[in-house]
Amino acid sequence: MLRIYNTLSRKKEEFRPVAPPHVRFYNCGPTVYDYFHIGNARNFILADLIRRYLRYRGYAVKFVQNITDIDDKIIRRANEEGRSPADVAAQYTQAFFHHIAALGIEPADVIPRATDHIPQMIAFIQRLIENGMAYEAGGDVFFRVGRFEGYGKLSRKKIEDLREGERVEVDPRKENPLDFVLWKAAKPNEPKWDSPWGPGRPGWHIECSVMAMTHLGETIDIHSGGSDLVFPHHENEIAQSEAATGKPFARYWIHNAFLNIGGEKMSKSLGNFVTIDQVLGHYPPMVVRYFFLSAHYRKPMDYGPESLEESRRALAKLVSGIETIEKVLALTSPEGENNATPATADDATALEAVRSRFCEFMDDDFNTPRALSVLFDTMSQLHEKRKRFDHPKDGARVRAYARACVALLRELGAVLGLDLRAKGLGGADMPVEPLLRVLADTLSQMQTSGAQDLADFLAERIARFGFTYSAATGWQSERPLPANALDQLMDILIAVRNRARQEKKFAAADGIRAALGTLGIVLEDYRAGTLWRKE
RNA sequence: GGUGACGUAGCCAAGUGGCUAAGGCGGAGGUCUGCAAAACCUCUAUUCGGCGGUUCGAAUCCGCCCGUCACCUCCA
Repeated sequence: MLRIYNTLSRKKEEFRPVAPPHVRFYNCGPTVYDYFHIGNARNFILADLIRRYLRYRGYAVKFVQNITDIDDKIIRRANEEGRSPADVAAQYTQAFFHHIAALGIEPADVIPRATDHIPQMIAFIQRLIENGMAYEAGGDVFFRVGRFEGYGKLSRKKIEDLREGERVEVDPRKENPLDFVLWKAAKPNEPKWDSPWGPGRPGWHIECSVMAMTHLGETIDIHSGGSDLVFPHHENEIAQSEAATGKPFARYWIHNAFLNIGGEKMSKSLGNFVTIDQVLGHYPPMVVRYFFLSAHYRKPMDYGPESLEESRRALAKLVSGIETIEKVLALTSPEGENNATPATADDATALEAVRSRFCEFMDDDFNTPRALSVLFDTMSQLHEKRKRFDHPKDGARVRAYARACVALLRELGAVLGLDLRAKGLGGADMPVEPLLRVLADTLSQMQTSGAQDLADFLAERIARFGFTYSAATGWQSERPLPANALDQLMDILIAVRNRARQEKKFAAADGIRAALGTLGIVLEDYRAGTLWRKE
């Protein structure tokens, strides 16, 4: 049973959607006036995670994430840059899609834009005016907070406390300082839409209520966002929505904690932010994702290069661990064997235990740190079993179990949005030329050091590859380098090195490894064969 | 001023009343190896910011104190 911490009750509650298996899920999306920063990414990644996990648990999720494409900041930016607000919004909307795709975040099922919902918003505001919950004043329309009984129930604020803390200048047209704007009269040179109260544009809070209801109905199951939205944004959404419909607006409110930097909240207004663009310039997207998964979403975390670096190493353990297991599996399996079904009841039980532990932790308010610990434990078990892949009696069983385990690890990784298949850790493609040089050096080395049989062996392999080499003429060939030249050249080097090892010519063997080492290539010798990887 | 969150090993981070305080990074030693690498094994918090209290029993509940942060204003 999935339990979710609900900001409304400040408790973990059993998750019961209105109409299972359907889940209606709304997330406050970006205001598109700039690139989002790494702190904002926490919200988007959390929403993506919730969606993936609900889906994994068999729910049919309809996920809506809005784009706020009209607002003060967009207008300000447009004015500063001498272009239209629509132009600014279009640019950063596109950037948003680009960046979430880079982070492996799936686009929402519905991505409504505020400017496409103006008529619905006007109708909604009218409804509030009609039932006395809102009033017009000089072209603006305000929500009458005093008339809504539950005001403050989400943020646990008392109206009296709020008045004391008032720090903004109060608009004299407001009946109550807490009243918030639903419709803003247009100032000169601002984008505007016609309305019963004159030309203007919607207030921020009304957008989300209307878009959520338009696409998900009057009561939605989950509404999520950053914890700074609890007040006033989500409080106001609840007020206006429930005042209009008389029904609960959202059943579960999920809020993520912030990403701090230097101990302080990362924010646009403080100017201490790092854009997603900058981060992705330094770290692979999966590392960024792992970084967020490594802490619980309701706990503040601190951004820093050291943390990202640590995430990179931890994730590499999973990714390269799986890679190693698979390669050793390939080395030790008879031709054509690819059975990935546990062969014994015990194996099947062990495998299911992994999945159920993972789910148990995710069920507990999306406890990703514990979910990750399951992956690491499983990885360790696999490495242990690796030693028995070539066991004469038991090998086939162990290999089948290992294949099933690898598949499961990938499956669970995908639930977290981690792609454990891709190298994805920044290991850039390598040019072939340096490798050719190593090959050439190795050949001359062997010739001059009198290891003629090794030199002949190497030359023969090079010839079979379709090339010849001599110090005088360099590389010669009838044909261009094939696409998999890198792998083929590595095979040749590994073959000659292993021959050297067999003949106990360790100096030659170690020379090859050292030369490859300068290219960042590491060799690993297993009983069944030699693997290489690029660091 | 009001409200809320957090403080667990060298670092990151789970755990919120009861088996030996997850997992990761880093570090030390060992096994395997011709040497390596990878991996595995062992060790790295007798104790959870401090002080009291409740309880048979507390990192976990309560009180006070110290420290850090956030919300009350646009903000993920």
